[in-house]
Amino acid sequence: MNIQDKIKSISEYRSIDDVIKKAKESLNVPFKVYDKKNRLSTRSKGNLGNIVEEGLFGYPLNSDQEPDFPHLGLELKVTPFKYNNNHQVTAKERLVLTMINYMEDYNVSFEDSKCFHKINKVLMLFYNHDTSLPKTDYFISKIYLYLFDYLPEKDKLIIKKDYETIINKIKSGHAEDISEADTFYLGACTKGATAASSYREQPFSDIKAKKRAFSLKSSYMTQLLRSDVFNKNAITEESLITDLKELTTSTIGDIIERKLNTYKDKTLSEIDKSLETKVNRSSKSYLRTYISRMLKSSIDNADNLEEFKKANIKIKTLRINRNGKIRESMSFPSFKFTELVKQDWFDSDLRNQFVNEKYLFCVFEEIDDSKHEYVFKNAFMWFMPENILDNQVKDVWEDTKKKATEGIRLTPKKQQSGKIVIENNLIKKSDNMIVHVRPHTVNSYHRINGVSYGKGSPDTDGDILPNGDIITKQCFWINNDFIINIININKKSKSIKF
DNA sequence: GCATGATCATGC
DNA sequence: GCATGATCATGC
Repeated sequence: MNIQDKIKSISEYRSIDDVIKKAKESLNVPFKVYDKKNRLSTRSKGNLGNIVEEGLFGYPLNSDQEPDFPHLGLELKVTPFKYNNNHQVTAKERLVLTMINYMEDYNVSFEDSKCFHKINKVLMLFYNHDTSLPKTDYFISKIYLYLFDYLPEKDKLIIKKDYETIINKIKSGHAEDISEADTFYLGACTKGATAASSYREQPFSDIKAKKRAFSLKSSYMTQLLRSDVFNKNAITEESLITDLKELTTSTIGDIIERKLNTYKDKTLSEIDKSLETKVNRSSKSYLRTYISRMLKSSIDNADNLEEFKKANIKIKTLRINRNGKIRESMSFPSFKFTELVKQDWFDSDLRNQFVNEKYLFCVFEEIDDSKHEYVFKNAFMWFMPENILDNQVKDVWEDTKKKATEGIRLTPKKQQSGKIVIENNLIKKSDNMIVHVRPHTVNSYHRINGVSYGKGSPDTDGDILPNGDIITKQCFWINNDFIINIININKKSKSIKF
């Protein structure tokens, strides 16, 4: 099809309604019906979108930075959702908008940018990525017209600010430091992650920067799905930011840090007093409750705040001992070895977790741990830098995968008390590799060569290994001495600033 | 009922 | 005093 034919085929659609009408024909129809060029037999990504463009709408593939229907200013996106373990609808991935052109984009305002033209009006066609079905039987089940003009004012400001954060990195000659987790709703995701060739030049530095694209984060898409697309019981979440003026000059992160740091150097008891509450400190999550109330006095769990969900911000509380060290390393959700061994690093759950999540580190210093009395020192946003992620963290992950595949050594050891603990040969904190692997359950449970150990249960506490043994569920931990470094570096950079 | 953030207890 | 395996308390 030549360009004239393309214009002809697209201009058949005279209005956005025409496009929606056509899109509705695809509801519940398996993709194989539209797969005219047999693309589903290949493994290339994104081909479901291509199939719909060709087979339903009748126009050829393109990777233009123009919207798919230029005369309507309308972009078409075919994108998957899934159901998580709690049976909640969840975006399977970020929504990629368009490539970042480091050499040109830096002097274009958000409103005039390629990015804006792609995000302004988007017809989103959602399909369920249901792994129990063959890909050819997937089908569109939701159609949603995303209009930037009609977004909540706050979301528009946050997205615009995110765009500026990314552009400012280019302007300052540090496009190589752009990270997806640096921004909140609009991200700069990598494209062609594995290839060393996927680097591009930038205007104000000789250092090559990774090829990246503007995208709506998967956490943002998840909230969009839950509150707007499925709209089952229009979730009304509490939100943190009410003063929109702040967002023209500050990021969400700035605002959160500022709010919390008004409590700098206050003891927990003093914070109780100034908030006119009394947090129950016997719970293991009492510091998190403090942070939640410091952010918004009416809430106990800031995880549920709208902005935290959309931006995938995770609160991490840190207690510093009197000797200046952190008592504990930092845990993450447990993983399944049978899943891990099937994955490749670049598509692994662990890598995705660190690329997609950002952390609000909240630092408390001990006064008297026996009374759970601490001083709040500061709070700051942190994310795992991609160069550490793809080197040191990757190494631990690869080691874990290798051992799981070849067989993890599990050794029962009888302690003096008579209790039996099971030693393993996974990466330990003492291996000094930034992260390590350790149990994460309610109780321990092992089954080695058919013999059971521990008071837990195989189903809830155990995780089956490729060789049939069962190990107590494990997770990746960030070493506490790596974290104390981050805290100290943050302290220094802040003190230089002032 | 279980996942998760967080912390405990033992032995070296 | 710390590393490691084990475990607690909460909320969905």
